Amino acid sequence: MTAVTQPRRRMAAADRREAILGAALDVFAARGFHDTTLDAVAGRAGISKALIYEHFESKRELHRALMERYVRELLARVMEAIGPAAHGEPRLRAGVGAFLDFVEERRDAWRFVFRNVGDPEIADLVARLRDEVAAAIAGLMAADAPPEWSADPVLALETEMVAQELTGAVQALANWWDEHRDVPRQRIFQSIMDFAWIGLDRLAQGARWGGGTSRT
Amino acid sequence: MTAVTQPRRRMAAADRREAILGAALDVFAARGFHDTTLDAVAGRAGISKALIYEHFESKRELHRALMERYVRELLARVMEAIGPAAHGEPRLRAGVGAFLDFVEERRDAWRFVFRNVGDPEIADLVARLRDEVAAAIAGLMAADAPPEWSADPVLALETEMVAQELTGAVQALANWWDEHRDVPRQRIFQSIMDFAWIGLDRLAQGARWGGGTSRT
DNA sequence: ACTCTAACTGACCGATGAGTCAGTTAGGTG
DNA sequence: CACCTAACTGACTCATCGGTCAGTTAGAGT
Repeated sequence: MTAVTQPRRRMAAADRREAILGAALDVFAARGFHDTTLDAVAGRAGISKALIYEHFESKRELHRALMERYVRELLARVMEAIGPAAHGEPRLRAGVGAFLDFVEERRDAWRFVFRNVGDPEIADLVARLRDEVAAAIAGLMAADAPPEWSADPVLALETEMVAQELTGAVQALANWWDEHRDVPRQRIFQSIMDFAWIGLDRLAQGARWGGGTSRT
Repeated sequence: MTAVTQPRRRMAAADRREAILGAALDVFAARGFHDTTLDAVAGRAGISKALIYEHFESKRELHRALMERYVRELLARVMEAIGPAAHGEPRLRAGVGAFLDFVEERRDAWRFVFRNVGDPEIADLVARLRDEVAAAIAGLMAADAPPEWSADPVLALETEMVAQELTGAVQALANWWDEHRDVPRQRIFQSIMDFAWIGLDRLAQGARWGGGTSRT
C-alpha cells in the first residue's frame, strides 16, 4: 500500500478531493472503518494527513461522504433499471441485474459498503439503504398482488419480511461472489432468480407451504 | 450500565470467569467490539479491569472466547435438531426452528455475533460459522437430491450458492425480527418456510424459472 | 520577475484505552 | 487464631491516532 501518484504535486482542490476519496475507498474497503488510520489514507494518496483536513471535517465525514456516494449510486442504478421495466418478473430481473452490475464493476465500493456494518453510526446509513431497497421490492410485489393487499396490515408485514429475506439472500450471494470471482455473472443471476422468484411468484398467488391456509 | 452484583466479593475463579463473560456479552452486544472498553466491561461486572487479565490474555481473547462459545452453541443446536429429523422439508423445518429458538432465547448472544461483522479478524470467525451452516444445508440438499448430484461439480457449486442465499435470507429476517419483537415466532417461521422451501423444493426437482432448462 | 494565494507539510498535542505491577485483603486450612 | 494463597485493586505506563497549527512553497496571474 504505497502512494499511487508521485510526479505531480499541487492539484486543484476538486481533483485533490477526488484523489483523497479514492485513496480512502481503497483503505476503508480493505481494513474497515476502525482499522484505517488517516495516516494510511494520506500515505496511499501520497500526501500529508493535514491535507485531508483541508477537504474533510473529520474521519467520520470522509467516511460518510464515500458511503453517501455509493449508496446513492447503487440505489439510483437499481431504481433506474426497475422503473421502465414491466411489472413482475422482468422487473425483478432488471433490479437484480442492475445490482449485480454494480457489484461487478465496483467491487471495492461494494466491499466498502458492506465491510462496515456493525458500527452504530454507519449501520444507520446501511439500514436506510436496505429499507429503501426493501420498500422498492415491496412496491414491486404490491403492484403484482391484488389491490386489497395494500390495505391489509398483516399482508403488508408479510411483504416487508419477504423483502428482508430477498435482500438478505441477494446480499449474501453477492458477498460469496466476491470471494469466487471466477464464477460467471450469469450463474449468479440465474441462481438468484431460481431461488427468489419461484418463492415470490407462488407467494404472490397466495400459495403457502404446509397447511396451505393463509393466516389472517 | 452499572454493576450487576455488589454484595459478594471474592468469587471462585471459574465463577468469576463466567461473570466476566456475562458482562462482556452485554457490553459487546450493545456497543460492538471497537466501542467497548475493558473498563466498561469491568464496571459492568463490578470489578477492576486488572482482574479481567487474570482470566483472559487480551481483549481479543475475551471476545474470541464469547464468539467461540456462541458459534459452537448455535451450531450444536441446529445440528442436533437436524440430525434425527427425516430428510427434506421436516429437516429444514427442524433446522430453522432450532435457529429461531436460539435467536429468541439468546437475543444478546445473537446480537453479539452479528454486531461485529466488519472487523477482519472477527469476520473470519463469522464466515466460518456461515460456511459450516451452508455446508450442513448443502448436505441436507444433497441427501434429497439424486445421487449423481454429489459428483457433478457444477451442481455442487449450485448447491453452495443456494445455501448462501438461504442463510443470508434467514439471517436477514432474524435481524429484522430483533427489531420487531412483537411479531410472533410463528409468523417468522412461516415466512421463512414459504420463501425458502418452495424455492428449494422446486430447485431440487430441477425446475428452473424462465427457459425451464437445466444448465450443465 | 514579482507577488500573492491556496495547496501543502512536519512536528506537535491531547485523549483514549489496552495492558501492567506492586501491592492489599478475603477467607479457606491446619 | 494465625497463616498463606489466590482473588482482587488503584494507580500507573505506553502506544496509537484523530486532530491542529505555524509555517513553507508551487505556480497562476500580472
